[in-house]
Amino acid sequence: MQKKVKIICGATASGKSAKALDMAFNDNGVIINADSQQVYKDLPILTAMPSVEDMQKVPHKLYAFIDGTERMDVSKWCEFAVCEIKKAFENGQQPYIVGGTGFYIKALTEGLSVIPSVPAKIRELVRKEGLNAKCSDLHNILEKYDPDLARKVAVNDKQRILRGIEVFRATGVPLSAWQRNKKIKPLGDMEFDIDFIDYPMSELEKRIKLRASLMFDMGVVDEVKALFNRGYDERSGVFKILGVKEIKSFIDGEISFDEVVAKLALITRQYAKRQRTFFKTQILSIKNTLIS
RNA sequence: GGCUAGGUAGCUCAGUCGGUAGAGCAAAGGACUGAAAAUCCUUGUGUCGGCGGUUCGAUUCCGCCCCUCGCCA
Repeated sequence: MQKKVKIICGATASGKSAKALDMAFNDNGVIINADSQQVYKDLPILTAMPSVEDMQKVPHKLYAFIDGTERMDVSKWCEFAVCEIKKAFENGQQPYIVGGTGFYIKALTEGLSVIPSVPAKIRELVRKEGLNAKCSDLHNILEKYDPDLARKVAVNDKQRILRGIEVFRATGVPLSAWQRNKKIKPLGDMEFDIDFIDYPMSELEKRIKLRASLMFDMGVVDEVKALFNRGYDERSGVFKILGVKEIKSFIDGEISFDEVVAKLALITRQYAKRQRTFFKTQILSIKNTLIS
């Protein structure tokens, strides 16, 4: 029988994990995380990680395995994921990629162009330069380095502008030229079976609200407090996890309890909407859309 | 009951020296090649509280009424 990687994706709070657990349990499966934030150790409640019991029922990989001070990115994640997928097949198990980071899933299934990694030093310098610079000035710099990219990237999209600048500084070649290279699929001709779990936004909103208040019952506030007590650099990846900022301002007494709960649900809902757009418009090979 | 300040977009409010109105947030849609739970783009008709009056024309000025906040009783 032809080997296939099964993928279960969907917006946050769509019940991916439960669905995957169910399928993998009956299928000698291994669940491999495709969520860019659940890879970090520090915030299991806030990132809605699967419970300890669930993780005992079926093997779970790539969850909570890197420190908050380290940084994940698509290509690193692809390497880890490929490694876990191969291991699973070697052990006669069925890999299930499960998560809400569409970009990771797109990269795994459709590939990325080969682009040399930018040395940390150059990245630091460029980001520092970008900190206080005006977007329009940065865009002008990009225009000189990489006119093709500058045309595509919005003047205010500082993050993408800086990416273009750092790649040119590091390699001497425009990012758009690297991107024109053929995309390399990390798993070659491997076939994928992608299930996209979708809900109407109104239904998703209900689930998100419920989950937000559940998180507070489970003690997210203490979890976030502990994170700040750890003395991480605030530029670390974990600080951009949804809700960290909001819960911090609750801890500092700037907003009330009801306000944080509502705020967390709100920003999660906005995130879910972005995810749905990505899955529906960017992931070309979705086989099944499961409206639950 | 009296006085005061208000009633304008789903919310908070700006504004119109009289020519039917616009910001922020929310919402909807979209983009996405190593930060992706990130980053960015597009989209604004609403009895301008109600009824009258003045006026060519009122959301704007005037009168009455209703409602809300605050103060005084």
